[in-house]
Amino acid sequence: MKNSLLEIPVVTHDGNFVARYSEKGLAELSFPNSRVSARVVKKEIIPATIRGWQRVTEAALKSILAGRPPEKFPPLDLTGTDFQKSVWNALRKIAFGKTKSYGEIAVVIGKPKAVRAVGGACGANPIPVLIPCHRVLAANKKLGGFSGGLAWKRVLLAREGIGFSL
DNA sequence: CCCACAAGTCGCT
DNA sequence: AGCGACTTGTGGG
Repeated sequence: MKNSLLEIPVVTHDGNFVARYSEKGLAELSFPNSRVSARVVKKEIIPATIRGWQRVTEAALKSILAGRPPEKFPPLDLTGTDFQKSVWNALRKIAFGKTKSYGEIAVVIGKPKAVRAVGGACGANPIPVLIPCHRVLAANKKLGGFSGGLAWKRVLLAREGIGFSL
C-alpha cells in the first residue's frame, strides 16, 4: 500500500508542498522545507479520482494559507494506531482560528494523563495543516514544538489570527 | 527563574 | 529494553 503512494507537488505562494495519495485518499502531506526533487508523476498515469482529490487538497491548503477556513477536505487515508487516530480525529474537531492544549486533547480522547503521548502522536501526524497540529499549543499558550519546523507553526497560527505566547 | 523528574504511549534502535 | 518526542505539573535551589 505504501509503495503505491502517488506523489504530487502542491504549488502555493509559500512553496511546493508534496501530497501523497493512496487508493483511498490523501495519505501524507509535507512542507516545502527541503526542496524535494520535484519528481512529478506523469499526469497521464494519475487516475481521475486522485486528480480530483489533488484539486480539493490544493484548494484547502491555499485557503488556510490565505487565512480562510477551507470549504472542503479530500478523503484522508490515515495510517496509525488507534491511539494516534483518536488524537488526529480530535485535532480535526478544533475549529478554524481556535486552539487547544495537548492536555485538552488528552482529556478529549479519554486519557487525561497521556499528554506526552499526544505530543508524540501530533509529531507523527502525516498530514500537517489539514489536520491542524499547529492549533495545538502547550498549556500556557506557548508554542511548544513542531516537527515541520517551528517557523511554519508561527506562520500558520498568524495566518489564522491566533494569538500565542513565547 | 531555571533545572530535574515522573507519568502515558508510540516508534526506532 | 532503553530513549526521545510538538507535554505538564510539582518540587528544590
